[in-house]
Amino acid sequence: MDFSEKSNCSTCRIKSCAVEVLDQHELEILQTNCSGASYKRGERIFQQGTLISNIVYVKSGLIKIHKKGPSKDQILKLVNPPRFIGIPTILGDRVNQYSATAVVPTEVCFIVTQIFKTLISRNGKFGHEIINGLCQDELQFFDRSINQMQKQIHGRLADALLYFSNDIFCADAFIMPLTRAELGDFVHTTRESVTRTLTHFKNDGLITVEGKKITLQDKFRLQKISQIG
Amino acid sequence: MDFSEKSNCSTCRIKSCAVEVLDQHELEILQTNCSGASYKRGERIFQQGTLISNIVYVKSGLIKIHKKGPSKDQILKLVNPPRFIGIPTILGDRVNQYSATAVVPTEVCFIVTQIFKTLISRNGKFGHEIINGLCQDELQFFDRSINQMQKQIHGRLADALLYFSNDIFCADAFIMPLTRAELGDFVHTTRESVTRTLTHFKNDGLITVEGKKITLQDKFRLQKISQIG
DNA sequence: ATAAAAATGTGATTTGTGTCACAGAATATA
DNA sequence: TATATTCTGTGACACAAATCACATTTTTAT
Repeated sequence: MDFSEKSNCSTCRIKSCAVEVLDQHELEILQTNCSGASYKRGERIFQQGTLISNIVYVKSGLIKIHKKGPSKDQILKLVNPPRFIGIPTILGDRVNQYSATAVVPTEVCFIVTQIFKTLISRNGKFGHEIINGLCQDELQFFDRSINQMQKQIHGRLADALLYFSNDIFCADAFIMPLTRAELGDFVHTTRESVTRTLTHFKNDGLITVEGKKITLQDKFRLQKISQIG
Repeated sequence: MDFSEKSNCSTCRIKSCAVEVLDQHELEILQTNCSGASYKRGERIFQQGTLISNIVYVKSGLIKIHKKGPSKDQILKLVNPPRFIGIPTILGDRVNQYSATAVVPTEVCFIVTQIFKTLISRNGKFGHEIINGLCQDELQFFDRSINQMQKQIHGRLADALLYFSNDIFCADAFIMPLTRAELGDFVHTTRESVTRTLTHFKNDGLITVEGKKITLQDKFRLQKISQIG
C-alpha cells in the first residue's frame, strides 16, 4: 500500500452526503485528522481480529468486506465509493469483526475514530446522514441474505452478475474483478459450481465469457432466473 | 391489539440508552408524540409493503422481524426489549421493507418518525446512541448470516437453542415461543427437519422436550455441535 | 362438548450441490 | 526463457436435506 500525506477534505471532490453537512470548522478538524492511502488488488486494508485505529472512507475502487466463518471465508458485501466502512467497530471491543480487502486499485482516507465520534455528537445532521447510510446498508444486507439463503446457485449467480453489471460497472460488459473462488465466497458456493453454472449460462446464450471479461447478452432472461431462484 | 393513552416517557422505567441522554425538554417532545400499545402472540405490529408512520420502541415481550423471500417467509431476527425497530425505514421510500409480529405478549410505544428525526438532528448524543444500536445489530446480523449459511442443520438449531437459552430467557429451560415451522423459518429449514433434528438431540440426551417446553441438558455438547457446524 | 383447523411426528424418495481428483491455462517469480 | 504458483475447467460420486404423503396430537372456534 502507499501512504500519501494529509489530504485536503474541504477541496476533496469525492465527498459523502455526511461530510457535505459539516461546517468549515468541522471540516478543518476532519482534515487534520485524516490521511489518504492507496491499495493494489488483493491488498488488505484492515484485518479481522486486529485492533481498530480508524474509520475508513472509500474514495475510489472496490472493496470486499469478508469474514471467516466456521468452514470458510465469506464475502459479506462489496463496497463501492463513496462510503464509510468500519463504523460498526468504533464501539465495543475495538477489534475488527471482519476484514476489508481491495479487489481493484482503491483509494481511501483514514479518519481517527475519536474525531469521527466527536463529529457525530457535535453535529446532529452529520449523525443523521451516517444513520441513513447504516440503514441503507442494513436493508440491502437483509435482501441479500434472503436471496442467498433461498435461491439456488443459478439464481444467486444471476443476481451477482446483474449486481456487477447494474450497480458496480453500469455496463453490460465488464472485467470480473473477483476470481472464480472469490465469486464462490460471494454467492455461497464452491469454485467448481461457479464454473459449472457460468458454463451453463454461456451455453444457454445468456452471457459470453472470455477469461475475466463477461458480457451479459440476455439480461431479461437473467432477471427471470434471478426471480425463480 | 390494544391501544392505551399517551405514555409518560420521563417516568417510564424501560428507557433505552438513547433516551437516557435526552434532556427534560426533549423528553417532553418525545412524550407528546408517543403512544403505547400491546399485542398478543401472533399479532402483526407492522407489515411489509405498507406505509410507515412510526418508529416502534419495544418495551417488553418478543418480536420477530420477518420478510417474504422468493420461496418463503423468513425470520431475519428476533428482537427483545428494550430496542427501537423500524429505524431503517424512516428514510427512502417510506414503505416497510419487512414485517414485525409479536411472538409473545408484547408492549410497544409508537414514536412519530419526524420527532425521532428531530431528536437525532438536535441531540448529537442521541444520534450517537442510535448509531451504536444499529452497529450492534449489523455485527450481530453478520455473524448470524455466516452461521446460517455455513453450518448445517444440527449446528444451526444448536445455535438457536443456545440463543433462546442465553440471550432471550436466561434459563436452561424455557417455553419455546416459536412453532416448529417458525423455528424452521428462523434457522432456514423445513418444519420436518426441525422435528427430526430436535428428536435427534433428544435421543442423544442433549435436551428434553415436553411439547413447547424445552430443557437444555448438556449445553457444553450443544456448543460443540454449534462449533463444528 | 364437538367440530374444525392448526401444529406435530415419521417414513420413503428425490435432488442439488459439495467433495475429490486430475488436467490444462494463465500468471507470477526466478 | 524457464519454473513455480495460482487459477480454471470437467467428470464421477456421495450425501444432507428438501419434498411428498399420511397419521396423530394439540389448539381454537362454535
